[in-house]
This record gives sequence, structure tokens and C-alpha cells, in this order.
Amino acid sequence: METVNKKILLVEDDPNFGIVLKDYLSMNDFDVTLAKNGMEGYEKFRKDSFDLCILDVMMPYKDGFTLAKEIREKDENIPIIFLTAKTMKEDVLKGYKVGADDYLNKPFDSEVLLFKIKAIIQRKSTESLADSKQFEFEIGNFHLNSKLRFLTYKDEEPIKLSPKENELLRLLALHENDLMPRELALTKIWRDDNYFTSRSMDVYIAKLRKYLKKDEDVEILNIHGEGFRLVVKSEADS
Amino acid sequence: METVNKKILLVEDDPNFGIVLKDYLSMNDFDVTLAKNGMEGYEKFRKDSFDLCILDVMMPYKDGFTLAKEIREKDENIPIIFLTAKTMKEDVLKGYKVGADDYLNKPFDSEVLLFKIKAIIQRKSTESLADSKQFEFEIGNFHLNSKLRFLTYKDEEPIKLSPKENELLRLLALHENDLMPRELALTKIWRDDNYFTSRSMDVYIAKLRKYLKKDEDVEILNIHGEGFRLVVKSEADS
DNA sequence: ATTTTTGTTAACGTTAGGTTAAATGCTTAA
DNA sequence: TTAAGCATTTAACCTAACGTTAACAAAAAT
Repeated sequence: METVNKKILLVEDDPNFGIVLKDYLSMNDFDVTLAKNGMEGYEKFRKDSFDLCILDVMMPYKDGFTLAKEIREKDENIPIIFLTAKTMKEDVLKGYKVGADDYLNKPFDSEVLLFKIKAIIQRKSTESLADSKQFEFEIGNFHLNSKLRFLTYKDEEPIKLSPKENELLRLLALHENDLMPRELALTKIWRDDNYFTSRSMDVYIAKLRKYLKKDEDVEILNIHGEGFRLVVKSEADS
Repeated sequence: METVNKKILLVEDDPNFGIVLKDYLSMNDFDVTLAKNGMEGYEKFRKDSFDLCILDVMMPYKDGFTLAKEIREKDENIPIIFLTAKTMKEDVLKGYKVGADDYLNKPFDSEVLLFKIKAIIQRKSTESLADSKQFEFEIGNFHLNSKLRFLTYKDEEPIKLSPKENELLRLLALHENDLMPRELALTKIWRDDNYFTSRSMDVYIAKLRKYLKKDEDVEILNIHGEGFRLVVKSEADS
């Protein structure tokens, strides 16, 4: 016996494209439910349980972002892939803090989609602790793109982050204004909790502080013996 | 609402058999146009668009093979199923290099036909998705024609690309401004992911960078350990 | 006061990537 | 069949990126 197929909710208003994509995914051992607009998509989402959603962004009545927000209200961890028009770029996506797991420009190569689906499902299944792999964050005046590993301050040139810098900052951002325990970062990022990894982490905290100095409302505080706290002052400010 | 019915052109000179077959297919959700000989078949083919053709081979005036050739001149991808007499065997068919998608001996089981039709339509639709391979891209001031494998900068002479150069650039373009994972290119283009193919890919990246140098707004960035990113600056610029 | 924890910088080793050139493989045309 | 002309791989060498560790300073806890 095989393992049970992963279930995908596909919301796409173009019927031809929808069918073709559905068939293609079905052929690749996914159980696909197709909805032709946001309303229907939400209904189907409520009535069933899925492993992943693929949402077209541009749809009449209810666009993909809005639908995603509703879906995330019900399940904040479900992976979502957006299909966007080629003309739509980062800037647009930035506006919507929905937390996409990935997005693809239409038209796209079907094998690329398959690759991404598998990568996401793989990632989710190995992520023991259910934290969403949200990869975009607003941190004061910074924007962190954790997938492309860069940190942008206002309109300046993005700062490239190393994998460790990136993961650490992301982890802090996920706990914004809250304690991010030392042990958590060491376990999740360094996969080992000892004197040296701990010192290594401190080095990375120093690096991040350097980057974040540009915005004086953002800082990383230490909670002695416990961990760190990424604080953003006056977020809902004057 | 379902997707629109598939349209079938059926060319069959035996009126009884033709009608029966047409009705049977109609009952199974196909839109069937019946022509009673090759001439009529060709006329109807020209005036409408179909998803599939079913051609009797043995017909007066214009046989099925000849008709198929004419049809293929107009549309080289349309699926064709031939209905042949039982006595006619492979040898005969071989002579005609028409590119049949399938052929069936008369008399045949109607369910078999149905099955084959569905299989063919299914196959074609996913093929078309797989090479919904967009093959033309605007990359800054470059134009990539990925089918003819050349890259044009403004009005200059097109640069010829080798197959690998072409596929790699195309893959990058499909992910414009986004991460194109190393692993993806290696899997898709090199069909193997090891140290040497990986180094080979790096060589190709270097080649592409050389071509792309002409436009300083276009560059291929590396994301250490992850892959590459084709960035185009100031696309929606002042 | 003294120990422990944290902050920070610098040095180091390792690995990934950048690039060029040579070697190999493939196709084609003489 | 061989040689020319490609495309592609492999090799070689170099630089950049990363992460760890060490060293020392500062802060916090005891």
C-alpha cells in the first residue's frame, strides 16, 4: 500500500488552465480539488482539509490574497502558493503581509510548480514544530525577505544575509517583541546546544545588531540567561 | 459548470455507422461534427476548430491518410485516430508517415474508442502544459527567443545560444527576480545533481553573465548555497 | 569580588562559486 | 573515415562567503 495522496486545493478562474493544471497534478499523484473563484475556494476549504493551496491572485469577486487571509484565519500553517501575473512583482506582494510560502509567475513551467510543491510539502513535513515558513516580515522600517535572504531598509540597497543571519533574524521576527529563547535558536538553527554554538550565536546577534542600527526603533535586547527579544518601538505610533 | 465539451471531427463514409458513432460520442459529452467523405471533412476542418479527428481510412475520392496530411499541414499537433479495416496491418500504416496518434480496427468496441479518445486528449493537454514552455522573454533590453535559441540585445545581431545556455537562461527567466534553485536546474537540465554537473552549471552561469553584461540593469546574482537569481533593475522605472 | 554570561572584533579553515583553459565528446561535411 | 567545428565537461586556480573559534571587554549575577 502506498501512502495517502496529498490533497491540494486549486483555485483558478480560467477553466481551461484550471482543468489542465488539475489533470497534470493528478497525474503526479496529488488529489486535487478545483474551485473556480474565491467564494467557491473558501467553501471547499471549509468543508475539507488540505495539505496545500494553490491560489490564482487575479480572480473576480474575491482575489487570491483576500482568500488567503481567510484561509489563514482557519489554518495559519497551511502552505500557500500564489500564481501571479508576470507584471506583478515584489512590491505588490510586499503590500500584502499574507505570508506566502511561494509564488510563481504565470505562465510557468509545470515542472517548476511540481518541484516547488514537493519542496514545500517536504519542508513542512520535516518541520517538527509547526511554525509557518513565512518568509517575509516587516521589522520597523526594514523588510526581511527570508527566502531570498535579504534585508532592505527603506529604499536602500538590500543587504545580503548569510543563511545563519537570515534564519536567526527570521526566528526573532517570528517572536517579535517577545522572548526568543536561546535554546530555541540553538536547537532549530545550530542543531546543537553547547558552549561553542552558543558563542557562535552571540556573534550572529552582534552582526544583526549592526544591520539593524539603521533604524533606532528596532533593537535586539538580551534577557540574561534566557534569550533575546527583538523589539520594535512605536509600531502603531503617532 | 463544467468545462466546455471537446470537439471531434468524425469523417466516415458509411452513413449508418457514422451516425451511430456520432450519437455514441455525443452521449459521452463530445461535440461531434460528421463528414461523409474526405473533401467534406477537409472543408469542415477548415471552417471550425477541433480537439481531435477520427478518420476512416477507406473512403472514396480522398482517403483518410491523404486527408490527414492536409489536416496536419494546417495544424501539426491535432490528435488523429484512424479507423482501419481489419485486414490492413502495420506494414501499410508504416508507409504513411502521417503521425497517427492511434488507430483502431473496424469493427471495434465503442468503449475502447472512448478510452483512447480520453487518453489522447488527456495526454495532449498535459503535454501542452509541460511545454506551456513560454519561449520568449524580455529580459531588460534583451529579448530571448528560447525556441530559436538566440538572444538579442536591442537592435544588434542576435547571439546564438547553445542548448544548455538557452535552457539555463530560460529557467532563470521563468523565475525572474526570484530564486532559481541550483537543484532545479540540475534536475531539469542536467538530469543529475552531483559535483561535476554543478560545476558545469557554474561554467554556464559565467557564459550567460558575459552575454548579459551589455545591459547593466540585468544581472545574475548568486544566493550562496541556494541557487541563482536573475534580477532586472528598474523595470517599471521613471 | 568573583564568576558567569554576553558583546564584539578578528583570525582562521572550509566550502561554494567565478572564471579561464584544456580535454572530451558529438555532429557534420568533406 | 577523418577532420573541423561545435557543445559540454573537467581541471585548475583563485576569490568570496560562511561559520567557528579565540581573545578580550563589558555587564550581570552571585
